[in-house]
Amino acid sequence: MDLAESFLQDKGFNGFSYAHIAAELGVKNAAIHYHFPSKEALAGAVIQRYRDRFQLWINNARIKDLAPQAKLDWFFSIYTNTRADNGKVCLAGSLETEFNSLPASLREQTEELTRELLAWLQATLNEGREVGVFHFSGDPASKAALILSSLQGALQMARALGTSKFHAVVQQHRQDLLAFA
Amino acid sequence: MDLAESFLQDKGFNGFSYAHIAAELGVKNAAIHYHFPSKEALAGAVIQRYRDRFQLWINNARIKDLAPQAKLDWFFSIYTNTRADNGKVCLAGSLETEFNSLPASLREQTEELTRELLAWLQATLNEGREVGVFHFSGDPASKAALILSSLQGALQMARALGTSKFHAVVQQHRQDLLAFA
DNA sequence: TTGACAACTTACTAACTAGTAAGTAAAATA
DNA sequence: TATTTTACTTACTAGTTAGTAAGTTGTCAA
Repeated sequence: MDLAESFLQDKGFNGFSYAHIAAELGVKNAAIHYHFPSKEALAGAVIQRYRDRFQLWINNARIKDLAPQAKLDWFFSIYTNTRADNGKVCLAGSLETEFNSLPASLREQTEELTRELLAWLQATLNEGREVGVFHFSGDPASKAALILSSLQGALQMARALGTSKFHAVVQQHRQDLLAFA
Repeated sequence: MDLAESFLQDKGFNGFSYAHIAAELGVKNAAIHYHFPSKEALAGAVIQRYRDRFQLWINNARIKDLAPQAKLDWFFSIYTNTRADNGKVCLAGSLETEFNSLPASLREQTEELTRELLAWLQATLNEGREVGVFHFSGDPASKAALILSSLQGALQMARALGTSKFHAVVQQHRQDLLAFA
């Protein structure tokens, strides 16, 4: 599952095969089919684990009790540390690009994952604005969609243009949110 | 090439084959190999045409002489009309997601395309700020990367969550840029 | 009228794809 | 100790992939 997650973020659903995983593990193709009957089931389990992990994090007191600004920094750091610096891409973003060639169950999982990320970000932005640390106009839902879409896009852009572009985007988001009106 | 471009934006480089194009055209696989010796050459030609088209547009007086705000609206409209409403994705974004499994020549083309889009957006943002219609802090290059990455990401997000999300993001960008400081 | 050329088709290959069926060896369980 | 279960391997299938070689047909120019 670790390898499958890595491949998903690296090459996309259509970009890796059972053979790739088997080779890396030093086992045969069929060994993977024993644990996951289909590629759809394998990817489904990976997405589910990813979603569970995120829910676990945001419900943990270490993150739940953080100030809005620190929460946002934590969120950015997920993308910076575990994605951009390894040339990987957000799992949601990777799946969305191939959405039209994905099995139905994976589309649903992708949709739910994206909704969960958006919901948390929206709540955090709203909380920060009410407390007076974040400054932005309009609907928190739209601002959340803007930021998440930008993080997804920036990870992809970083592949072609280098990680400095990604860090510039994150810095710009911080500046936009914290600038006094 | 039209079909290849459409497939690239729809399924990605790894998501379509010569057979898909041949079937749609009512010809055989080999007929495509006659015009484009390899899949790499086909995709390369599509990207080159895409880049040429963009350069033609931005150098045309009808867009060149527009006010910064109208220029930006034109840029947004490319994404809204020809992408989001058809479930398609920005060509640059599609290629970046699969960047790690792309032939070297396509990686270069992808990088150059992204640089060209960014350069124009950066210049337009800078022009608008100097004239006093756009309001943002920091480097125009960072703001341009933020907006372009967000448009790419939002097109992908729209697949999972519907086009309304994409329109909300565009509206939020407009609001962010035009809000008086 | 002949010959060249463009745009194909037919027929193929080697490699890879997800997935299956049957057999095996070791470990856990009764 | 005997039996079941777990985690595989070996050996395979049917379908798809990009790509090739050789032959065919219609068009156009000399």
